[in-house]
Amino acid sequence: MQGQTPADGQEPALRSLTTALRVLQCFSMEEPELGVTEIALRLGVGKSTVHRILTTLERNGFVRKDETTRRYRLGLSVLTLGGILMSNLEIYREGQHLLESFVNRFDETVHLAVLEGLSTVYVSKIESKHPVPMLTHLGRKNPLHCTSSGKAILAFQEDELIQEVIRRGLTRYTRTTITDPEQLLLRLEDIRRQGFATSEGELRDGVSSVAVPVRDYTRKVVGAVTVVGPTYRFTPDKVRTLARQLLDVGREISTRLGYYVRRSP
Amino acid sequence: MQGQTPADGQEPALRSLTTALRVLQCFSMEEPELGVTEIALRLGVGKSTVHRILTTLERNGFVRKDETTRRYRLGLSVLTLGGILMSNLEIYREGQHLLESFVNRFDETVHLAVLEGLSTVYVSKIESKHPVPMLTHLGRKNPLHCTSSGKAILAFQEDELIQEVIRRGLTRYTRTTITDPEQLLLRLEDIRRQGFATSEGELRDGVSSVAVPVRDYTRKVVGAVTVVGPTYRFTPDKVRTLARQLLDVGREISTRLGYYVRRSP
DNA sequence: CAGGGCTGTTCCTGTCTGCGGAACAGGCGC
DNA sequence: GCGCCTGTTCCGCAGACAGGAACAGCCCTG
Repeated sequence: MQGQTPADGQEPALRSLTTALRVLQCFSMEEPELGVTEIALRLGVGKSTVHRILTTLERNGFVRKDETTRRYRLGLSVLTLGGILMSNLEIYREGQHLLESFVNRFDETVHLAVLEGLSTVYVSKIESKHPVPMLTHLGRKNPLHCTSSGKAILAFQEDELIQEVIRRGLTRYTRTTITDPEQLLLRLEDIRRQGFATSEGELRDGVSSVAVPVRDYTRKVVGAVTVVGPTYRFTPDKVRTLARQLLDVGREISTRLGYYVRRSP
Repeated sequence: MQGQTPADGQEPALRSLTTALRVLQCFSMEEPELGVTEIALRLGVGKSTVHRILTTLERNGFVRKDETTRRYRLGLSVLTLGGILMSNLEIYREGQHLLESFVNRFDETVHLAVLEGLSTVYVSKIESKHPVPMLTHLGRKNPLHCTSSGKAILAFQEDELIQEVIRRGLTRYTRTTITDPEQLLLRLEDIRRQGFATSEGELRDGVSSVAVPVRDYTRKVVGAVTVVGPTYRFTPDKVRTLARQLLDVGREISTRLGYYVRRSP
Protein backbone atom coordinates (compact mmCIF):
# COMPACT_ATOMS: atom_id res chain seq x y z
CA MET A 1 0.00 0.00 0.00
CA GLN A 2 2.93 2.28 0.51
CA GLY A 3 4.03 1.62 -3.06
CA GLN A 4 3.69 4.20 -5.81
CA THR A 5 0.70 2.44 -7.34
CA PRO A 6 -2.12 3.12 -4.93
CA ALA A 7 -3.97 0.12 -6.37
CA ASP A 8 -7.23 1.44 -5.04
CA GLY A 9 -8.87 -1.44 -6.76
CA GLN A 10 -10.01 0.39 -9.86
CA GLU A 11 -7.53 1.90 -12.23
CA PRO A 12 -9.09 2.73 -15.54
CA ALA A 13 -11.64 5.43 -14.82
CA LEU A 14 -12.18 8.39 -17.07
CA ARG A 15 -12.04 11.51 -15.00
CA SER A 16 -14.21 13.82 -17.06
CA LEU A 17 -16.79 11.14 -17.67
CA THR A 18 -16.97 10.22 -14.01
CA THR A 19 -17.51 13.85 -13.11
CA ALA A 20 -20.18 14.14 -15.79
CA LEU A 21 -22.05 11.15 -14.41
CA ARG A 22 -21.85 12.62 -10.93
CA VAL A 23 -23.27 15.82 -12.35
CA LEU A 24 -26.23 13.92 -13.74
CA GLN A 25 -26.79 12.21 -10.42
CA CYS A 26 -26.98 15.54 -8.64
CA PHE A 27 -30.47 15.97 -10.02
CA SER A 28 -33.20 14.52 -7.85
CA MET A 29 -36.91 14.63 -7.23
CA GLU A 30 -36.41 17.35 -4.67
CA GLU A 31 -33.97 19.36 -6.79
CA PRO A 32 -34.85 18.87 -10.42
CA GLU A 33 -33.25 22.14 -11.43
CA LEU A 34 -29.69 23.13 -10.59
CA GLY A 35 -27.26 25.92 -11.36
CA VAL A 36 -23.63 25.65 -12.35
CA THR A 37 -22.24 27.00 -9.09
CA GLU A 38 -24.46 24.79 -7.00
CA ILE A 39 -23.27 21.65 -8.75
CA ALA A 40 -19.65 22.76 -8.68
CA LEU A 41 -19.77 23.30 -4.94
CA ARG A 42 -21.49 20.02 -4.30
CA LEU A 43 -18.96 18.03 -6.31
CA GLY A 44 -15.98 20.08 -5.31
CA VAL A 45 -14.87 20.90 -8.84
CA GLY A 46 -14.43 24.15 -10.72
CA LYS A 47 -17.35 26.07 -12.13
CA SER A 48 -15.87 26.08 -15.59
CA THR A 49 -15.55 22.30 -15.49
CA VAL A 50 -19.19 21.90 -14.63
CA HIS A 51 -20.16 24.40 -17.26
CA ARG A 52 -18.26 22.54 -19.95
CA ILE A 53 -19.82 19.26 -18.89
CA LEU A 54 -23.32 20.69 -18.88
CA THR A 55 -22.82 22.21 -22.31
CA THR A 56 -21.73 18.85 -23.66
CA LEU A 57 -24.60 17.05 -21.97
CA GLU A 58 -27.04 19.58 -23.32
CA ARG A 59 -25.78 19.18 -26.85
CA ASN A 60 -26.74 15.52 -26.56
CA GLY A 61 -30.11 16.07 -24.92
CA PHE A 62 -29.15 14.73 -21.50
CA VAL A 63 -29.83 18.04 -19.83
CA ARG A 64 -31.85 21.05 -20.85
CA LYS A 65 -31.06 24.64 -20.09
CA ASP A 66 -33.83 26.96 -19.08
CA GLU A 67 -32.83 30.03 -21.02
CA THR A 68 -34.58 32.42 -18.66
CA THR A 69 -33.25 31.15 -15.34
CA ARG A 70 -30.05 29.80 -16.91
CA ARG A 71 -30.38 26.74 -14.77
CA TYR A 72 -30.31 23.15 -15.91
CA ARG A 73 -32.63 20.19 -15.65
CA LEU A 74 -32.54 16.67 -17.05
CA GLY A 75 -33.25 16.25 -20.75
CA LEU A 76 -35.37 13.80 -22.67
CA SER A 77 -32.46 11.58 -23.68
CA VAL A 78 -32.42 10.05 -20.22
CA LEU A 79 -36.03 9.07 -20.75
CA THR A 80 -35.25 7.40 -24.03
CA LEU A 81 -32.55 5.32 -22.36
CA GLY A 82 -34.85 4.53 -19.45
CA GLY A 83 -37.53 3.32 -21.84
CA ILE A 84 -35.10 1.05 -23.63
CA LEU A 85 -33.88 -0.36 -20.35
CA MET A 86 -37.38 -1.07 -19.08
CA SER A 87 -38.63 -2.71 -22.23
CA ASN A 88 -35.70 -5.05 -22.06
CA LEU A 89 -35.83 -5.85 -18.38
CA GLU A 90 -37.26 -9.30 -18.31
CA ILE A 91 -38.74 -8.91 -14.85
CA TYR A 92 -40.58 -5.82 -16.03
CA ARG A 93 -41.92 -7.37 -19.19
CA GLU A 94 -43.13 -10.47 -17.42
CA GLY A 95 -44.51 -8.64 -14.42
CA GLN A 96 -46.33 -5.72 -15.93
CA HIS A 97 -49.60 -7.36 -16.83
CA LEU A 98 -49.83 -9.36 -13.64
CA LEU A 99 -49.36 -6.17 -11.68
CA GLU A 100 -52.05 -4.44 -13.65
CA SER A 101 -54.61 -7.09 -12.97
CA PHE A 102 -53.67 -7.04 -9.30
CA VAL A 103 -54.30 -3.30 -9.13
CA ASN A 104 -57.60 -3.76 -10.91
CA ARG A 105 -58.70 -6.27 -8.32
CA PHE A 106 -57.53 -4.59 -5.12
CA ASP A 107 -57.15 -0.97 -6.14
CA GLU A 108 -53.95 -0.44 -4.23
CA THR A 109 -50.71 0.86 -5.71
CA VAL A 110 -48.19 -1.81 -6.68
CA HIS A 111 -44.47 -1.66 -7.41
CA LEU A 112 -41.89 -3.97 -8.83
CA ALA A 113 -38.47 -3.51 -7.24
CA VAL A 114 -35.07 -4.99 -8.05
CA LEU A 115 -31.80 -5.14 -6.18
CA GLU A 116 -29.08 -2.70 -7.24
CA GLY A 117 -26.03 -2.61 -5.02
CA LEU A 118 -27.27 -1.83 -1.53
CA SER A 119 -30.58 -0.36 -2.62
CA THR A 120 -33.81 -1.34 -4.25
CA VAL A 121 -34.85 0.36 -7.45
CA TYR A 122 -38.47 0.57 -8.54
CA VAL A 123 -38.72 -0.60 -12.12
CA SER A 124 -42.47 -0.45 -12.36
CA LYS A 125 -45.27 1.38 -10.60
CA ILE A 126 -48.95 1.03 -11.14
CA GLU A 127 -51.11 3.45 -9.22
CA SER A 128 -54.46 2.77 -7.68
CA LYS A 129 -57.36 5.03 -8.50
CA HIS A 130 -57.13 6.59 -5.04
CA PRO A 131 -54.18 8.79 -5.75
CA VAL A 132 -51.35 8.25 -3.27
CA PRO A 133 -49.60 11.36 -4.44
CA MET A 134 -46.00 10.91 -5.45
CA LEU A 135 -44.67 8.89 -2.58
CA THR A 136 -42.42 7.08 -4.93
CA HIS A 137 -41.57 7.17 -8.58
CA LEU A 138 -40.09 5.00 -11.24
CA GLY A 139 -36.37 4.50 -10.76
CA ARG A 140 -36.51 5.57 -7.14
CA LYS A 141 -33.79 4.10 -4.95
CA ASN A 142 -34.60 3.06 -1.40
CA PRO A 143 -32.58 1.47 1.39
CA LEU A 144 -32.89 -2.25 1.99
CA HIS A 145 -33.60 -2.25 5.71
CA CYS A 146 -36.71 -0.13 5.99
CA THR A 147 -39.04 -1.04 3.16
CA SER A 148 -40.99 -4.23 2.71
CA SER A 149 -39.52 -4.80 -0.74
CA GLY A 150 -36.03 -4.18 0.54
CA LYS A 151 -36.44 -6.68 3.33
CA ALA A 152 -38.15 -9.22 1.08
CA ILE A 153 -35.08 -9.11 -1.14
CA LEU A 154 -32.48 -8.81 1.60
CA ALA A 155 -33.82 -11.79 3.52
CA PHE A 156 -32.77 -14.11 0.73
CA GLN A 157 -29.33 -12.73 -0.06
CA GLU A 158 -25.98 -14.07 1.10
CA ASP A 159 -25.02 -13.28 4.63
CA GLU A 160 -22.21 -11.15 3.31
CA LEU A 161 -24.60 -8.64 1.79
CA ILE A 162 -26.73 -8.53 4.92
CA GLN A 163 -23.65 -7.82 6.99
CA GLU A 164 -22.62 -5.11 4.55
CA VAL A 165 -26.00 -3.42 4.95
CA ILE A 166 -25.62 -3.53 8.71
CA ARG A 167 -22.05 -2.29 8.50
CA ARG A 168 -23.17 0.73 6.51
CA GLY A 169 -25.51 1.61 9.33
CA LEU A 170 -29.27 1.23 9.66
CA THR A 171 -30.37 4.81 9.19
CA ARG A 172 -33.44 5.83 11.17
CA TYR A 173 -36.23 7.47 9.16
CA THR A 174 -39.20 7.13 11.49
CA ARG A 175 -40.04 5.88 14.94
CA THR A 176 -40.57 2.35 13.66
CA THR A 177 -37.44 2.02 11.50
CA ILE A 178 -35.41 -1.02 12.49
CA THR A 179 -32.02 0.28 13.55
CA ASP A 180 -30.84 -2.60 15.70
CA PRO A 181 -28.87 -5.26 13.76
CA GLU A 182 -30.13 -8.06 16.00
CA GLN A 183 -33.71 -7.09 15.42
CA LEU A 184 -33.18 -6.85 11.68
CA LEU A 185 -31.78 -10.37 11.59
CA LEU A 186 -34.80 -11.64 13.50
CA ARG A 187 -37.17 -9.93 11.11
CA LEU A 188 -35.36 -11.35 8.12
CA GLU A 189 -35.71 -14.79 9.69
CA ASP A 190 -39.47 -14.22 10.02
CA ILE A 191 -39.62 -13.16 6.40
CA ARG A 192 -37.83 -16.29 5.24
CA ARG A 193 -40.27 -18.38 7.25
CA GLN A 194 -43.52 -16.75 6.20
CA GLY A 195 -42.44 -15.82 2.69
CA PHE A 196 -43.39 -12.15 2.71
CA ALA A 197 -42.30 -8.90 4.32
CA THR A 198 -44.19 -5.95 5.75
CA SER A 199 -43.42 -2.39 6.75
CA GLU A 200 -45.52 -0.14 8.90
CA GLY A 201 -44.19 3.35 8.46
CA GLU A 202 -40.56 2.28 8.63
CA LEU A 203 -39.48 4.65 5.88
CA ARG A 204 -42.28 7.18 6.00
CA ASP A 205 -44.85 7.74 8.69
CA GLY A 206 -48.32 6.59 7.80
CA VAL A 207 -47.21 4.50 4.83
CA SER A 208 -47.44 0.72 5.02
CA SER A 209 -46.51 -1.97 2.56
CA VAL A 210 -46.36 -5.69 1.94
CA ALA A 211 -43.86 -7.40 -0.36
CA VAL A 212 -42.96 -10.83 -1.66
CA PRO A 213 -39.71 -11.93 -3.31
CA VAL A 214 -39.28 -12.77 -6.99
CA ARG A 215 -36.73 -15.37 -8.14
CA ASP A 216 -35.21 -16.00 -11.52
CA TYR A 217 -34.05 -19.20 -13.18
CA THR A 218 -30.90 -19.28 -11.05
CA ARG A 219 -33.18 -19.51 -7.99
CA LYS A 220 -31.72 -16.23 -6.73
CA VAL A 221 -34.10 -13.59 -5.38
CA VAL A 222 -33.71 -10.74 -7.86
CA GLY A 223 -36.62 -8.52 -6.98
CA ALA A 224 -39.88 -8.05 -5.13
CA VAL A 225 -43.49 -7.17 -5.76
CA THR A 226 -44.93 -4.77 -3.24
CA VAL A 227 -48.25 -3.14 -2.39
CA VAL A 228 -48.12 0.32 -0.82
CA GLY A 229 -50.79 2.36 0.86
CA PRO A 230 -51.79 4.45 3.85
CA THR A 231 -51.36 2.61 7.15
CA TYR A 232 -54.96 3.17 8.19
CA ARG A 233 -56.13 1.11 5.26
CA PHE A 234 -53.67 -1.71 5.99
CA THR A 235 -55.46 -3.56 8.77
CA PRO A 236 -53.94 -6.89 9.84
CA ASP A 237 -56.74 -8.66 8.01
CA LYS A 238 -56.12 -6.79 4.81
CA VAL A 239 -52.39 -7.34 5.08
CA ARG A 240 -53.01 -11.06 5.32
CA THR A 241 -55.24 -11.04 2.28
CA LEU A 242 -52.85 -8.92 0.23
CA ALA A 243 -49.91 -11.09 1.23
CA ARG A 244 -51.69 -14.25 0.16
CA GLN A 245 -52.56 -12.75 -3.22
CA LEU A 246 -49.14 -11.22 -3.66
CA LEU A 247 -47.51 -14.57 -3.08
CA ASP A 248 -49.36 -15.87 -6.12
CA VAL A 249 -48.20 -12.95 -8.21
CA GLY A 250 -44.62 -13.36 -7.02
CA ARG A 251 -44.67 -17.06 -7.82
CA GLU A 252 -46.13 -16.43 -11.25
CA ILE A 253 -43.50 -13.83 -12.15
CA SER A 254 -40.77 -16.11 -10.83
CA THR A 255 -42.08 -18.92 -12.97
CA ARG A 256 -42.03 -16.73 -16.02
CA LEU A 257 -38.42 -15.88 -15.24
CA GLY A 258 -37.63 -19.56 -15.41
CA TYR A 259 -37.88 -20.43 -11.74
CA TYR A 260 -39.41 -23.72 -10.86
CA VAL A 261 -40.26 -25.13 -7.47
CA ARG A 262 -37.97 -27.98 -6.58
CA ARG A 263 -39.60 -31.17 -5.35
CA SER A 264 -37.47 -31.69 -2.29
CA PRO A 265 -35.08 -29.21 -0.75
CA MET B 1 -9.58 21.72 -42.67
CA GLN B 2 -6.48 23.71 -43.52
CA GLY B 3 -7.21 26.33 -40.90
CA GLN B 4 -6.19 25.82 -37.30
CA THR B 5 -9.53 26.78 -35.77
CA PRO B 6 -12.23 24.92 -37.63
CA ALA B 7 -14.85 27.03 -35.84
CA ASP B 8 -17.46 24.41 -36.47
CA GLY B 9 -19.89 26.44 -34.48
CA GLN B 10 -19.45 24.67 -31.18
CA GLU B 11 -16.17 24.86 -29.39
CA PRO B 12 -16.35 23.61 -25.84
CA ALA B 13 -17.22 19.95 -26.15
CA LEU B 14 -15.60 17.29 -24.04
CA ARG B 15 -14.35 14.59 -26.28
CA SER B 16 -14.45 11.62 -23.97
CA LEU B 17 -17.82 12.60 -22.59
CA THR B 18 -19.29 13.04 -26.03
CA THR B 19 -18.05 9.61 -27.01
CA ALA B 20 -19.48 8.15 -23.83
CA LEU B 21 -22.89 9.63 -24.54
CA ARG B 22 -22.76 8.27 -28.05
CA VAL B 23 -21.94 4.89 -26.57
CA LEU B 24 -25.05 5.06 -24.41
CA GLN B 25 -27.15 6.02 -27.38
CA CYS B 26 -25.99 2.95 -29.28
CA PHE B 27 -28.33 0.86 -27.18
CA SER B 28 -31.81 0.53 -28.56
CA MET B 29 -34.96 -1.51 -28.32
CA GLU B 30 -33.72 -3.73 -31.10
CA GLU B 31 -30.18 -4.04 -29.73
CA PRO B 32 -30.30 -3.85 -25.97
CA GLU B 33 -27.06 -5.74 -25.58
CA LEU B 34 -23.82 -4.78 -27.27
CA GLY B 35 -20.19 -5.83 -27.26
CA VAL B 36 -17.11 -3.65 -27.14
CA THR B 37 -16.00 -4.29 -30.70
CA GLU B 38 -19.46 -3.72 -32.08
CA ILE B 39 -19.72 -0.31 -30.44
CA ALA B 40 -16.18 0.63 -31.41
CA LEU B 41 -16.84 -0.14 -35.05
CA ARG B 42 -20.12 1.72 -35.06
CA LEU B 43 -18.63 4.85 -33.55
CA GLY B 44 -15.33 4.60 -35.34
CA VAL B 45 -13.17 4.73 -32.23
CA GLY B 46 -10.69 2.32 -30.72
CA LYS B 47 -11.76 -0.75 -28.83
CA SER B 48 -9.76 0.27 -25.79
CA THR B 49 -11.50 3.62 -25.71
CA VAL B 50 -14.89 1.99 -25.69
CA HIS B 51 -13.78 -0.46 -23.07
CA ARG B 52 -12.57 2.27 -20.76
CA ILE B 53 -15.80 4.18 -21.23
CA LEU B 54 -17.94 1.14 -20.54
CA THR B 55 -15.96 0.33 -17.42
CA THR B 56 -16.50 3.84 -16.12
CA LEU B 57 -20.18 3.77 -17.00
CA GLU B 58 -20.56 0.44 -15.30
CA ARG B 59 -18.94 1.65 -12.12
CA ASN B 60 -21.70 4.24 -11.95
CA GLY B 61 -24.57 1.94 -12.80
CA PHE B 62 -25.25 3.35 -16.25
CA VAL B 63 -24.48 0.07 -17.93
CA ARG B 64 -24.33 -3.46 -16.68
CA LYS B 65 -21.97 -6.16 -17.84
CA ASP B 66 -23.27 -9.65 -18.33
CA GLU B 67 -20.39 -11.62 -16.87
CA THR B 68 -21.15 -14.73 -18.90
CA THR B 69 -21.47 -13.16 -22.35
CA ARG B 70 -19.18 -10.21 -21.50
CA ARG B 71 -21.53 -7.95 -23.32
CA TYR B 72 -23.09 -4.79 -21.99
CA ARG B 73 -26.61 -3.47 -21.52
CA LEU B 74 -28.05 -0.36 -19.95
CA GLY B 75 -28.01 -0.10 -16.15
CA LEU B 76 -30.60 1.02 -13.67
CA SER B 77 -29.10 4.47 -13.18
CA VAL B 78 -30.66 5.57 -16.45
CA LEU B 79 -34.02 4.57 -15.05
CA THR B 80 -33.49 6.62 -11.93
CA LEU B 81 -32.74 9.68 -14.04
CA GLY B 82 -35.71 8.98 -16.27
CA GLY B 83 -38.01 8.78 -13.28
CA ILE B 84 -36.78 12.09 -11.94
CA LEU B 85 -37.25 13.70 -15.31
CA MET B 86 -40.79 12.41 -15.70
CA SER B 87 -41.96 13.38 -12.27
CA ASN B 88 -40.81 16.89 -12.94
CA LEU B 89 -42.17 17.25 -16.43
CA GLU B 90 -45.15 19.47 -15.96
CA ILE B 91 -46.97 18.14 -18.99
CA TYR B 92 -46.61 14.62 -17.64
CA ARG B 93 -47.80 15.49 -14.15
CA GLU B 94 -50.83 17.37 -15.40
CA GLY B 95 -51.69 14.93 -18.13
CA GLN B 96 -51.32 11.58 -16.42
CA HIS B 97 -54.67 11.35 -14.70
CA LEU B 98 -56.62 12.73 -17.61
CA LEU B 99 -55.03 10.13 -19.82
CA GLU B 100 -55.89 7.37 -17.41
CA SER B 101 -59.55 8.25 -17.32
CA PHE B 102 -59.57 8.47 -21.08
CA VAL B 103 -58.19 4.94 -21.34
CA ASN B 104 -60.75 3.73 -18.84
CA ARG B 105 -63.56 5.13 -20.94
CA PHE B 106 -62.44 4.10 -24.41
CA ASP B 107 -60.03 1.27 -23.73
CA GLU B 108 -57.54 2.35 -26.36
CA THR B 109 -53.86 2.99 -25.73
CA VAL B 110 -52.95 6.65 -25.20
CA HIS B 111 -49.63 8.50 -25.37
CA LEU B 112 -48.35 11.89 -24.44
CA ALA B 113 -45.66 13.16 -26.79
CA VAL B 114 -43.46 16.23 -26.69
CA LEU B 115 -41.25 17.94 -29.24
CA GLU B 116 -37.51 17.33 -29.00
CA GLY B 117 -35.46 18.68 -31.86
CA LEU B 118 -36.86 17.15 -35.03
CA SER B 119 -38.58 14.25 -33.28
CA THR B 120 -41.38 13.53 -30.91
CA VAL B 121 -40.63 11.74 -27.66
CA TYR B 122 -43.25 9.76 -25.78
CA VAL B 123 -43.26 10.88 -22.18
CA SER B 124 -46.24 8.82 -21.11
CA LYS B 125 -47.98 5.71 -22.28
CA ILE B 126 -51.08 4.13 -20.90
CA GLU B 127 -52.05 0.83 -22.40
CA SER B 128 -55.52 -0.43 -23.08
CA LYS B 129 -56.55 -3.81 -21.77
CA HIS B 130 -56.36 -5.25 -25.26
CA PRO B 131 -52.64 -5.55 -25.42
CA VAL B 132 -51.14 -3.81 -28.42
CA PRO B 133 -47.83 -5.45 -27.88
CA MET B 134 -44.82 -3.16 -27.70
CA LEU B 135 -45.46 -0.96 -30.67
CA THR B 136 -43.98 1.91 -28.79
CA HIS B 137 -42.40 2.52 -25.44
CA LEU B 138 -41.66 5.31 -23.06
CA GLY B 139 -38.98 7.63 -24.35
CA ARG B 140 -39.38 6.43 -27.90
CA LYS B 141 -38.39 8.94 -30.55
CA ASN B 142 -40.40 9.16 -33.75
CA PRO B 143 -40.20 11.37 -36.82
CA LEU B 144 -42.51 14.35 -37.11
CA HIS B 145 -43.94 13.75 -40.57
CA CYS B 146 -45.48 10.29 -40.25
CA THR B 147 -47.24 10.06 -36.91
CA SER B 148 -50.39 11.80 -35.83
CA SER B 149 -48.70 13.29 -32.77
CA GLY B 150 -45.77 14.49 -34.84
CA LYS B 151 -48.04 16.20 -37.33
CA ALA B 152 -50.25 17.63 -34.59
CA ILE B 153 -47.16 19.28 -33.14
CA LEU B 154 -45.48 20.19 -36.42
CA ALA B 155 -48.57 21.90 -37.79
CA PHE B 156 -48.27 24.62 -35.18
CA GLN B 157 -44.53 25.26 -35.29
CA GLU B 158 -42.75 28.07 -37.09
CA ASP B 159 -42.34 27.65 -40.79
CA GLU B 160 -38.61 27.39 -40.29
CA LEU B 161 -38.95 24.10 -38.40
CA ILE B 162 -41.35 22.70 -40.97
CA GLN B 163 -38.91 23.54 -43.74
CA GLU B 164 -36.11 21.93 -41.77
CA VAL B 165 -38.12 18.71 -41.49
CA ILE B 166 -38.71 18.75 -45.22
CA ARG B 167 -35.08 19.57 -45.91
CA ARG B 168 -33.98 16.54 -43.92
CA GLY B 169 -36.11 14.39 -46.18
CA LEU B 170 -39.48 12.74 -45.62
CA THR B 171 -38.43 9.15 -45.12
CA ARG B 172 -40.89 6.58 -46.36
CA TYR B 173 -41.87 3.86 -43.91
CA THR B 174 -45.02 2.46 -45.48
CA ARG B 175 -47.15 2.86 -48.53
CA THR B 176 -49.11 5.70 -46.95
CA THR B 177 -46.21 7.73 -45.56
CA ILE B 178 -46.34 11.30 -46.80
CA THR B 179 -43.11 11.87 -48.70
CA ASP B 180 -44.11 14.79 -50.88
CA PRO B 181 -43.42 18.21 -49.28
CA GLU B 182 -46.41 19.81 -50.98
CA GLN B 183 -48.74 17.17 -49.67
CA LEU B 184 -47.33 17.48 -46.17
CA LEU B 185 -47.97 21.22 -46.18
CA LEU B 186 -51.55 20.62 -47.26
CA ARG B 187 -52.09 18.07 -44.51
CA LEU B 188 -50.65 20.44 -41.92
CA GLU B 189 -53.05 23.08 -43.18
CA ASP B 190 -55.94 20.64 -42.67
CA ILE B 191 -54.72 19.90 -39.17
CA ARG B 192 -54.59 23.57 -38.26
CA ARG B 193 -58.15 23.96 -39.53
CA GLN B 194 -59.74 20.96 -37.88
CA GLY B 195 -57.58 20.95 -34.76
CA PHE B 196 -56.47 17.33 -34.81
CA ALA B 197 -54.24 15.01 -36.81
CA THR B 198 -54.60 11.43 -37.95
CA SER B 199 -52.37 8.72 -39.31
CA GLU B 200 -53.44 5.56 -41.07
CA GLY B 201 -50.42 3.31 -41.16
CA GLU B 202 -48.01 6.09 -42.08
CA LEU B 203 -45.27 4.80 -39.81
CA ARG B 204 -46.30 1.18 -39.45
CA ASP B 205 -48.75 -0.80 -41.51
CA GLY B 206 -51.99 -1.56 -39.77
CA VAL B 207 -51.50 1.00 -37.01
CA SER B 208 -53.68 4.09 -36.91
CA SER B 209 -53.74 7.04 -34.56
CA VAL B 210 -55.41 10.34 -33.77
CA ALA B 211 -53.70 13.25 -32.01
CA VAL B 212 -54.43 16.72 -30.72
CA PRO B 213 -51.95 19.45 -29.81
CA VAL B 214 -51.19 20.64 -26.27
CA ARG B 215 -50.17 24.23 -25.59
CA ASP B 216 -48.47 25.79 -22.60
CA TYR B 217 -48.81 29.24 -21.06
CA THR B 218 -46.72 30.79 -23.84
CA ARG B 219 -49.42 29.58 -26.27
CA LYS B 220 -46.79 27.48 -28.04
CA VAL B 221 -47.70 23.90 -28.97
CA VAL B 222 -45.33 21.82 -26.83
CA GLY B 223 -46.80 18.36 -27.16
CA ALA B 224 -49.66 16.16 -28.24
CA VAL B 225 -52.05 13.58 -26.87
CA THR B 226 -52.57 10.64 -29.12
CA VAL B 227 -54.65 7.47 -29.30
CA VAL B 228 -53.13 4.49 -31.07
CA GLY B 229 -54.65 1.25 -32.20
CA PRO B 230 -55.06 -1.24 -35.00
CA THR B 231 -56.41 0.30 -38.18
CA TYR B 232 -59.33 -2.10 -38.41
CA ARG B 233 -60.71 -0.74 -35.16
CA PHE B 234 -60.30 2.89 -36.27
CA THR B 235 -63.36 3.36 -38.45
CA PRO B 236 -64.07 6.91 -39.65
CA ASP B 237 -66.87 7.09 -37.11
CA LYS B 238 -64.66 6.03 -34.25
CA VAL B 239 -61.93 8.43 -35.32
CA ARG B 240 -64.42 11.27 -35.21
CA THR B 241 -65.58 10.29 -31.73
CA LEU B 242 -62.04 9.85 -30.43
CA ALA B 243 -60.96 13.17 -31.92
CA ARG B 244 -63.83 15.00 -30.26
CA GLN B 245 -62.99 13.51 -26.89
CA LEU B 246 -59.27 13.99 -27.33
CA LEU B 247 -59.80 17.67 -28.07
CA ASP B 248 -61.31 18.04 -24.61
CA VAL B 249 -58.36 16.26 -23.02
CA GLY B 250 -55.89 18.39 -24.97
CA ARG B 251 -57.66 21.57 -23.96
CA GLU B 252 -57.76 20.51 -20.33
CA ILE B 253 -54.04 19.70 -20.20
CA SER B 254 -53.27 22.96 -21.98
CA THR B 255 -55.32 24.85 -19.43
CA ARG B 256 -53.44 23.20 -16.61
CA LEU B 257 -50.21 24.29 -18.25
CA GLY B 258 -51.43 27.87 -18.02
CA TYR B 259 -52.91 28.21 -21.47
CA TYR B 260 -56.11 30.18 -21.78
CA VAL B 261 -58.29 30.70 -24.79
CA ARG B 262 -58.07 34.23 -26.01
CA ARG B 263 -61.37 35.98 -26.68
CA SER B 264 -60.56 37.33 -30.13
CA PRO B 265 -57.59 36.46 -32.28
C1' DC C 1 -31.03 54.68 -10.29
C1' DA C 2 -26.68 53.17 -9.13
C1' DG C 3 -24.03 49.89 -6.72
C1' DG C 4 -22.71 45.33 -4.85
C1' DG C 5 -23.02 40.63 -4.88
C1' DC C 6 -24.60 37.10 -6.81
C1' DT C 7 -24.94 34.31 -10.87
C1' DG C 8 -23.33 32.00 -15.69
C1' DT C 9 -19.77 32.37 -19.23
C1' DT C 10 -15.19 32.85 -21.47
C1' DC C 11 -10.21 32.74 -21.71
C1' DC C 12 -5.85 30.74 -20.99
C1' DT C 13 -2.02 27.87 -19.72
C1' DG C 14 0.48 23.71 -17.85
C1' DT C 15 -0.13 19.05 -16.71
C1' DC C 16 -1.54 14.93 -16.70
C1' DT C 17 -5.11 12.31 -19.02
C1' DG C 18 -7.18 9.85 -22.25
C1' DC C 19 -6.50 7.87 -27.35
C1' DG C 20 -5.46 4.15 -30.12
C1' DG C 21 -2.19 0.66 -31.92
C1' DA C 22 -0.48 -3.51 -30.63
C1' DA C 23 0.15 -7.25 -27.62
C1' DC C 24 -2.29 -10.54 -24.43
C1' DA C 25 -5.88 -13.71 -22.97
C1' DG C 26 -9.74 -16.50 -23.11
C1' DG C 27 -13.80 -19.08 -25.45
C1' DC C 28 -16.31 -20.77 -28.95
C1' DG C 29 -16.88 -23.22 -33.17
C1' DC C 30 -15.31 -25.04 -36.92
C1' DG D 1 -6.50 -28.90 -31.15
C1' DC D 2 -6.15 -25.17 -33.90
C1' DG D 3 -7.57 -20.68 -35.61
C1' DC D 4 -10.44 -16.78 -35.11
C1' DC D 5 -13.13 -14.18 -32.80
C1' DT D 6 -14.02 -11.83 -28.83
C1' DG D 7 -12.77 -8.69 -24.37
C1' DT D 8 -8.85 -6.88 -21.81
C1' DT D 9 -4.31 -4.74 -20.78
C1' DC D 10 -0.18 -2.04 -21.76
C1' DC D 11 2.24 2.02 -23.18
C1' DG D 12 3.92 6.47 -25.05
C1' DC D 13 2.99 10.65 -27.20
C1' DA D 14 -0.19 14.48 -28.21
C1' DG D 15 -3.22 17.44 -26.97
C1' DA D 16 -7.42 17.79 -24.30
C1' DC D 17 -9.14 19.00 -19.94
C1' DA D 18 -9.17 21.24 -15.02
C1' DG D 19 -9.35 25.22 -12.72
C1' DG D 20 -8.03 29.91 -11.61
C1' DA D 21 -9.08 34.43 -12.91
C1' DA D 22 -11.24 37.80 -15.60
C1' DC D 23 -15.68 39.13 -17.89
C1' DA D 24 -20.50 39.87 -18.21
C1' DG D 25 -25.35 39.85 -16.93
C1' DC D 26 -29.01 39.81 -13.60
C1' DC D 27 -31.48 40.84 -9.43
C1' DC D 28 -32.04 42.60 -5.49
C1' DT D 29 -31.08 46.35 -2.08
C1' DG D 30 -30.38 50.49 -0.47
